[in-house]
Amino acid sequence: MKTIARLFKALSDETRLRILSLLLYEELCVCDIMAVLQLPQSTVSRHLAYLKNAGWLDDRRCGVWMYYSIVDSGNSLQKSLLESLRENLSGLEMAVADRERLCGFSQHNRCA
Amino acid sequence: MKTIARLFKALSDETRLRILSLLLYEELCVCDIMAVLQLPQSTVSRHLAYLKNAGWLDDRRCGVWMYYSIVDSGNSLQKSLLESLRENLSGLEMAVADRERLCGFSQHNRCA
DNA sequence: ATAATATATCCGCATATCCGCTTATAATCA
DNA sequence: TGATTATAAGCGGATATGCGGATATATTAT
Repeated sequence: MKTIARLFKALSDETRLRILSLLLYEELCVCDIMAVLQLPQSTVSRHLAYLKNAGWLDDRRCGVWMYYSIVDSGNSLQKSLLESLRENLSGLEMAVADRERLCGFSQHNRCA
Repeated sequence: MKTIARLFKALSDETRLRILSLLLYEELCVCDIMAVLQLPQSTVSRHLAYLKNAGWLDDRRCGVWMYYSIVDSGNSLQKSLLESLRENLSGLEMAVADRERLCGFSQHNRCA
């Protein structure tokens, strides 16, 4: 029960929901997320660490860049919740705005 | 986004998950929940209020008794999450133990 | 009205959580 | 090696959250 509560706790913050909402579609690095969300590096980094420690994200380093993605190997509750998030977050105003901002960046100056 | 975070926050506590797990099956009153979870009245009452304020529960008074149940009229995320909880909580050791304790009470001394 | 029962709310306490700035660490290049 | 870039982690501050005991409120019976 406590581990389930922990999974939900990771989702109970707006910034973290925004991050997860972006990562539903593709792997991203910290600087992309920073740019899109327009948040300080330390804030983004802390939230990414929280999501990773809670079991939602994997990370990999590529040179100076750290890429984060949603775990492949989640349990059935996680899979179920991700499906719920996909269906319910994608239409939200803020999520749409974030994704549009990401598209803008992908055409111009992304880190990789 | 904030309201979604709030829905998840309501689920990010073990006691509240246990309460919700019981209410997945039937409406219960505060004293039933207290007895099953073996928690003080103020603790149970506070958590029920939190779940209600977050949009997960309805309440109705019947004499001195307050009955709580899961909302019928939740949004699609809520419906989706409840489905996930149904599938994933019911087999958990603690949830099973709680339900068994509830069955024991239902055959002997329940408030109603 | 008083007493009893059920429950909501208050209270103080301890801990957790979020924030952004600062510092430490990792990787790369000259 | 030192400098630069990217990112993790530390720090202090403000706020939120969980706890259980005490008190307030609601309902019912006498």
